[in-house]
Amino acid sequence: MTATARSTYRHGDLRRALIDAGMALARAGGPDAVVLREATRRAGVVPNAAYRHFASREALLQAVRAAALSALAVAMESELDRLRPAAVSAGRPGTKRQRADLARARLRAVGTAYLRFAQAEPGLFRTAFAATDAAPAASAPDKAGRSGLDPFQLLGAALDTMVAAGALAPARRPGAEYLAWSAVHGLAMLVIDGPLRRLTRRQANDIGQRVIAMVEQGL
Amino acid sequence: MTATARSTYRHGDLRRALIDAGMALARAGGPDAVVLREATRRAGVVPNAAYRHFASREALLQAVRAAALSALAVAMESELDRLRPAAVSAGRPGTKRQRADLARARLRAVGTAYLRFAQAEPGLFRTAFAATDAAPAASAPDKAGRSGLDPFQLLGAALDTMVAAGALAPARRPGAEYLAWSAVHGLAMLVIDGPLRRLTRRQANDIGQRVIAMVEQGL
DNA sequence: TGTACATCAGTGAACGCGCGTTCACTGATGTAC
DNA sequence: TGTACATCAGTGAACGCGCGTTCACTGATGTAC
Repeated sequence: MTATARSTYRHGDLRRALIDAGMALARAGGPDAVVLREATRRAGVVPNAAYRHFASREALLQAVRAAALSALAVAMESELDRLRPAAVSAGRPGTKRQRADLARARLRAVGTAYLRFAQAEPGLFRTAFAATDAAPAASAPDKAGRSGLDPFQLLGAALDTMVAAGALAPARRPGAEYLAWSAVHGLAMLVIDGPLRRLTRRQANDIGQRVIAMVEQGL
Repeated sequence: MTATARSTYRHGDLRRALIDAGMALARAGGPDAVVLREATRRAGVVPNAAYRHFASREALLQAVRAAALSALAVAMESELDRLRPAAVSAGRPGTKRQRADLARARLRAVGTAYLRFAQAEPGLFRTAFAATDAAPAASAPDKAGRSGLDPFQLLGAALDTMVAAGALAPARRPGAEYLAWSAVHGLAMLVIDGPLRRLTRRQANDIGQRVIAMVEQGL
């Protein structure tokens, strides 16, 4: 919702509009840019109207964070979907080798989507993973993508598939998401804020693939 | 410098006092907590006095960031120093195998110190690696430890030692710091802000060692 | 189908806050003679 | 060694800003009769 004049007295879906405005702010400037007054301004509403829908600025920020995580989950799912056709054309069950290769490809797709999202939407990425005073809030549908899984769960599912396909020893499975996530998350941070900021998209992709290879190798 | 009354009209070393106050603020609350007015308050000085030493709040923050990086470098050097006695008692030049093991131990020490610092001083850690609008500023002595190397250079030196000791193929050396740094930096982030926040120090150490092992394995 | 009324989403005005920064100043220090 | 003076570190007062949040309100909507 932009600040174009409303025709009705009631807004319609102010909660949604505030989250959308918050997303736009986060996209442009990260979590600190999610300012309650500016969000209401963009929704074409008086500042305190936000309090009908959020208890505080912090509550709005949490909702925006969840939306950012959900956007990341959707990006991962899209990358995974690009694998489907190849899997289908390879024949239904596939050989053991084919299944293992596909499982590995799924893990790479998750990592690649994560890195691409961080680089394409650094503001949303930083918002999604900003330090929070709020409770951990476990898993919730508003963080998830179309599949109902949030980013962390999508990674876990990819690792489970690898175990099922014999591409990862079951003994190595526990905690493996933390190893994989660490590597990819760290690179994302270095690329968007850190010493790797000046890399071109191509260079960042190359090193991203190397990090993912390291994870596959070292897991 | 605390807010205890000065005896002299001149402060003595206000620049230093402001950086120290800024470090205390960063330690407690990360980069956003480095507030110019509060730093001057703690230095026992009127707010605008800061402008004799820093062009702006941003300039103060940069100085604090450099000090935080320097503290990290010192922590790494201390961890490396703990390796020296073992190296010496093993005999001067050592066998090829011994040198390779020591080189690997140096890399682990760098990673371990990094993770420990992040967990012990999350505010300083977040300040050291916060997004900055300022120029990259390459390398500068105020980011460095006793050895004159900053954290990134210490990591590079450890990797160089591994190559020299035959513990890392020269072909794998270029860009290796980014792979190693990514993994460890990502875990640090997950542990201080992210989903691994609730881990005990022991659990975090364990997973830290697994990440470091993954790096050694996958490099 | 028509009317009275309760609900509650959004209004309007205001608050106190702490921030970064600018201005013209004062007075301790150290140097030139 | 003694004095005049330039320097410049810190003072005092003030500014405008945008923020989050609270208050008492108004008026559109949808429901009960």
